[in-house]
Amino acid sequence: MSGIRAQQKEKTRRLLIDAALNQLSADQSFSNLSLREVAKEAGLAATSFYRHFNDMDELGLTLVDEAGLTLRQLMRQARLRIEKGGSVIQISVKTFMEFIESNGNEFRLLLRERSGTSTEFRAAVSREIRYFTMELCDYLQKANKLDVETSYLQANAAVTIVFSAGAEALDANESERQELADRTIKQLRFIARGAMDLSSRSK
Amino acid sequence: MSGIRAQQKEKTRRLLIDAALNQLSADQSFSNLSLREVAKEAGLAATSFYRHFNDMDELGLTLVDEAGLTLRQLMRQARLRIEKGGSVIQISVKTFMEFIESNGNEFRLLLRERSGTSTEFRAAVSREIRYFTMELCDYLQKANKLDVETSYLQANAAVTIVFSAGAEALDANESERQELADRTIKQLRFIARGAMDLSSRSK
DNA sequence: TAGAATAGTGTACACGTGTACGCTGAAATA
DNA sequence: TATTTCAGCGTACACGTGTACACTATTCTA
Repeated sequence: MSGIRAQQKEKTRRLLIDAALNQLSADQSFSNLSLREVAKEAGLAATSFYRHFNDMDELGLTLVDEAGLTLRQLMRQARLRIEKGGSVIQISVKTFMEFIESNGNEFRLLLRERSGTSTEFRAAVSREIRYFTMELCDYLQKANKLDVETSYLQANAAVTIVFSAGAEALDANESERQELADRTIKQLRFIARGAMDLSSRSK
Repeated sequence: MSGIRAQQKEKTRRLLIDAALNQLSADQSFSNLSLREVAKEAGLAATSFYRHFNDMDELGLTLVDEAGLTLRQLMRQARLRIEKGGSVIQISVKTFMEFIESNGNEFRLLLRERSGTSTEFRAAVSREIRYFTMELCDYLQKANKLDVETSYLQANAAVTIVFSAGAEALDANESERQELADRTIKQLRFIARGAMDLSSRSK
């Protein structure tokens, strides 16, 4: 039951997904993409699009899912690097910045649709960010032996800071990015220190 | 030289600006607005739009400027409240949340265009945020006697956290907003504490 | 092997868009 | 007062959009 047909279908589905991803850029957001253009870039007739997605939104939500997945895989990578020794914060920020550099369009998608026009998109993005935050929260809880609330607050703040830095990085050149990374690292240290202090204080 | 004509022109210009602002919502971003619809809402023929703006972008940039202005006026208000006594952080967050509640559409505009499709818009928004950050930076520097770098890092991080909380507040109900405000206050305390600590440490 | 299912095609349509153009009436100017 | 200026109007156009529909060719199924 391999299914020559199903196989081919999956293949052109990917073509559509990749076409959409390729058309995203600093100057073009997902909502500006037209079904026709995406189909064209994928080498399909416009109407063939419907054999794979009900509408552009369905494609878009798929993209959001994939971007979130990429993000989580990335952080697993970062954890591996950390185990080999090195500053947790430094390595995390560096890894994230590398993600921005090589997956700019995926990140742009998350960034834009987070405050976009569709409730469904906003929900999807904030779900992905929540996953991301939760994983960090678990890590902090174990590594620093903090209570749940404090480590959640820290994780949430850290993710916010890092995402914001990522957004700035998109428009920045090499040296600006370096400076940005340094700033971000310091700010994450503020948060970590504050969390430690104010948590032990409440005991 | 009052100019009946100039006066009338200014009046319908305002009509256009307000019409655009009114059409912004959770479901409609500025880039989705059409010149025709805005003119219609203002009670004008579509082509009359051009008597006031060269294109929709020009109107949009005007809106961004006004939103930034509102934001800064807001913080002056907050400072007055603070002088009457009370926690700096608490009052600032509360004031900001009130802004979100009564100027949701202006805030949405800033939020969306910050990562939007137009370089000019992105620049305009980040300029407004920079002003906002700088004012906070000055304040922190004087109030806490910190060095420039540390107070800038703190201001920058604080603004990021508060904006992010504001974005979440847009989709939240009353009780969620309260919880959100509490979280934000704690996170700002983390940052403040961390900044104090790590600044004195380096002396 | 005959018939059903279906991925992909091309045509056609109604719709909303920005904007060029010429016109009108009232305000400004000389 | 005679002339110029100009905010606002309506028409008209070309363009890109989503998608309904009928058709073809190939794979799947019984």
